[in-house]
Amino acid sequence: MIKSIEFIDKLRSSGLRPTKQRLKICEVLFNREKTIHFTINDLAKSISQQLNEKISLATVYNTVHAFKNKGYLKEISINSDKSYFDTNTTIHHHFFDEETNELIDCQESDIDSVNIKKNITGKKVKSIEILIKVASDNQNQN
Amino acid sequence: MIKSIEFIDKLRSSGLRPTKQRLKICEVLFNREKTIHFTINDLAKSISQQLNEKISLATVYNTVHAFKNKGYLKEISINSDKSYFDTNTTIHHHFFDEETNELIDCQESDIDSVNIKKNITGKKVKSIEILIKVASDNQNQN
DNA sequence: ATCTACATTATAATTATTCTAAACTATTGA
DNA sequence: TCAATAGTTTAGAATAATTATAATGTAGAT
Repeated sequence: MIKSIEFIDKLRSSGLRPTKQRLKICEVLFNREKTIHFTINDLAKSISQQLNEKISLATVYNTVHAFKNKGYLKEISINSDKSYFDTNTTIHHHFFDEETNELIDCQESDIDSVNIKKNITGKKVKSIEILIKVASDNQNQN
Repeated sequence: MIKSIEFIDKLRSSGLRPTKQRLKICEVLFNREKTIHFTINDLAKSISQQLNEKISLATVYNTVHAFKNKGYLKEISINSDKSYFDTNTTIHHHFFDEETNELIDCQESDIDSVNIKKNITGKKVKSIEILIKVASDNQNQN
């Protein structure tokens, strides 16, 4: 159980004002045992259910993007009609179950190594994201 | 220069009727030296410019999805407001330049190997996609 | 306590994509 | 050859995700 005061400090230290809405979103996202994957819509639903209170959708978008920019959230690259976010900001990868649309963490240690021999001139690698799509044997290749 | 007859055969052999629209889209997509990355919008624009003719946007969507299902196109996983497709259907990966939004191929041979030690019970790996985000040194991490 | 810059909000606007139902056309086989 | 039919195309409506707007509210500084 993380105390609200800790979230206040966290926000303040990164230059974000600890507003009521941002603190509520912190509680929903970070006050839990395990990290989660979510969409904006999932989050908005959680807020109204768990906290029995409504935060404007625009605020949810703003806050999620602010948290992402501060490094408190990672956006996951899967092509979809909507964006997925992850409260696990460590380096890791994902399995994507094509049948259930479920995202499952794949720790870096579960992968042997990724060594990129080639690079783009004048550019620096900012992140390496691996998406492993899985399905039952009988499923068609994507 | 691939002849139209070849596209007709290709489509027919995969159970797609070689309609006027599909053949035009084949020309734009496959009648070129190098493979390309594109969005539906890019493609629609190319059609109206290169062929000076308009194909209904719904048809462009239908056709791209049909081609993807038949394995003539790959969809690329980058989270974005829109979907990206690739006429290069070999196993390969991508650099994504965060500054220019440009996608650049990264051949499998440019990467040392990806060996996944863990897997999801009852599921089979359908594809492994690696996205390497790059930017100038001074750019913020995503 | 007051000011000001930053936040929140409801709502409108925008954009990507899918749906619909009518018109059209490639293929089949009589 | 030609009609039947099953698959296609189409414009436009519908849906869904996201962003913009502009008015109101509020945290933090003076």
